[in-house]
This record gives sequence, structure tokens and C-alpha cells, in this order.
Amino acid sequence: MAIFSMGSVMKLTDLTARQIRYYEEHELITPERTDGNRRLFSLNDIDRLLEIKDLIDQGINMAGIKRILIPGNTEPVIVNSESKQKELSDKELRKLLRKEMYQPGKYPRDSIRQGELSRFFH
DNA sequence: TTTCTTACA
DNA sequence: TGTAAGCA
Repeated sequence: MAIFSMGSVMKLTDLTARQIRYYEEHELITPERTDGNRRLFSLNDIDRLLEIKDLIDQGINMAGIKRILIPGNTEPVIVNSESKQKELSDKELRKLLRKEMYQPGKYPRDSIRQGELSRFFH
């Protein structure tokens, strides 16, 4: 995979180094390391960061982003017979909700932020 | 010069 | 999140 320096990624994603490192702390991205402990970002990381940027722009917080991004990559999805039904319906709900959120303008923007939206991300 | 970590605002 | 300090 191609690798980019922090500086490159900053320009490519328009995010600050602070944000990029912060997202890494939350395991939203997992850059490799090289020589003197410098980060090496892959194309996937770039893509990932751009998605995160969109979500942030929509007023979604870390908790919400984690539930949307991390499950999409690393989710082991443990489904036992007992909770299977609930898991599925819950998953469906989130799937639909996610679809809704990607529709800019559907909500009054600020009204759904933090408060309302967090209700679905508990 | 650029990036890194740590830590305070 | 921004920013400063002290390294590598």
C-alpha cells in the first residue's frame, strides 16, 4: 500500500494533525509507523479520514462515528441464538438511520445534533 | 524541517 | 481542538 506522511494527509483530507492523531487514538484509523516513529498512512486511511470528516461535518460525535465506522471494518458480530433477533432488528435500524443521515438537509441540521441523534447511539 | 508525545487551556 | 515544549 502506498504511504503518506502526516503533511500529505493533512492536505489531502483538509484535517489538522491534531484531529488525525485524535482519530487514531480512537481506532478510527490505524496508520503504520516507520523510521523515527513517524506515521505512514495508507490509501484506506485517507478514505477513512474523508468519511470521518463528512460525519464530523454533520455534527456526529466520536461515539456515533465509532459505531458507524468501526463495526464496518472490525466488527466480529457475535450473534448467539438468544440475542439474534434483537441484534438483527437493531442492526436494521442502524442501517436505515445511517442511510437517513447521509441525506443532507433532511433535518434542520442543528436541531438533530448531539441531543436527538445521540438517542440512537446509546 | 517535519513529525512525535505530552499536557495545558 | 489549538498550541507550546522538548525530542528525534
